[in-house]
Amino acid sequence: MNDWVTIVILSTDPMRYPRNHRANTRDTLLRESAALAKREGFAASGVDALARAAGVTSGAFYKHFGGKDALLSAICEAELDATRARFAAIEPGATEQVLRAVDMYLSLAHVQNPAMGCALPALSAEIGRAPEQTRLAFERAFEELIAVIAEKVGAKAVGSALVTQCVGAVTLARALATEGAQRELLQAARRAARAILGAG
Amino acid sequence: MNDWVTIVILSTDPMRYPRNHRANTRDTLLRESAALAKREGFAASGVDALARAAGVTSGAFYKHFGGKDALLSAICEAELDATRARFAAIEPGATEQVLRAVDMYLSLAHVQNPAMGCALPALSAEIGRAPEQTRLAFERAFEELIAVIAEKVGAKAVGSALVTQCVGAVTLARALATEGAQRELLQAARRAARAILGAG
DNA sequence: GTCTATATTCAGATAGAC
DNA sequence: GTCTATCTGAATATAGAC
Repeated sequence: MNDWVTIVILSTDPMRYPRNHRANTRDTLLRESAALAKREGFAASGVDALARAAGVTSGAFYKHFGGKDALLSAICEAELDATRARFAAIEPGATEQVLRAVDMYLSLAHVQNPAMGCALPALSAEIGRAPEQTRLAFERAFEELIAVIAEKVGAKAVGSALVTQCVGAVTLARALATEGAQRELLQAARRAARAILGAG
Repeated sequence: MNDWVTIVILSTDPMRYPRNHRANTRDTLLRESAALAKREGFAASGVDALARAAGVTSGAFYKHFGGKDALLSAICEAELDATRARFAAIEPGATEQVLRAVDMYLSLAHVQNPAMGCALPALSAEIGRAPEQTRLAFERAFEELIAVIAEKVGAKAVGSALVTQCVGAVTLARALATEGAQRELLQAARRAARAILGAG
């Protein structure tokens, strides 16, 4: 029995799962574990729970990711790519379109639905404590996001400041207990976003 | 044996620890567990580790706090009171003093030393997932902090926006891998802080 | 007032059946 | 490719000695 025979046996093994099953499972795992991590926290979510959110077990999880750290790196890339895609359609210099996107970001709906929201307010603090490899993956994806936003607002520093303002406001609003206090904080952030754009 | 007798026995029991030992232990527990939580994350820090940071065991910890949740509430109040105290000395309307404080906050030193830094970038995301009682404690202390800052900058909305900008910038800078990217983000936030103050 | 020891649950990760 | 079962260590919390 040599390697060639082994390869033939593997490639002629009856297909027990549909084509692309592996890729689909990985995508679902990425999407659903990200949603759970954003809602409950990444450290607070066990591998069993992250896998079950995608309808599989931890045994399957470890066939797709090396471990929790590797998952967090993958989540960084996938989530920030998704956030970036939302800004990609805006025309450069279209300030009102940028402000509409900012107002959506700084909404009570976003504050109250972390699972469907941006990864930055939900996961940045944990990413700051993650291994360097994860932070490198984050930095790459973050810089791409900032580059796209910079195109729209004209300057990288303005794009960065807009993002830090938005992320800080959503993060702090979620820590507040009452809707009234949340609304007030978001309102102040919306005004600040306009000041930042105006000073660009 | 009645209650009165019990009270006498307790109050005449030989003192095995110095006066104020209990209060001192509680203060140390609060201070050192907060530092550990800011550095490693609150959820990621076990009760044993939080207690050991203060030089005691988890057995002693539970004589001072009902549990982890109660500790987080206490940390919110103590830490935000400390942050508030740093702004209390600034004179109302002294914009340069405010900007000096903001520049310290938005420094690489602060980004690289979470244990000695502000609790907001380190713990807000986890507070957002904590029980309502903890978020109520947070909201009370946060509103007091904003009130003091509002005095200095003239308007509550300006104070709020300044805080969200600073917290977002430090949180995101910590998630970045390289010092260069961190410096650039902080620099953009410093400029934005001036725009926010100018627009007040 | 604090410690040691422990009960119980749950974490991340792996082996082998199918 | 996924599941079941399991190993090992660590989590929160409590009981009782001193």
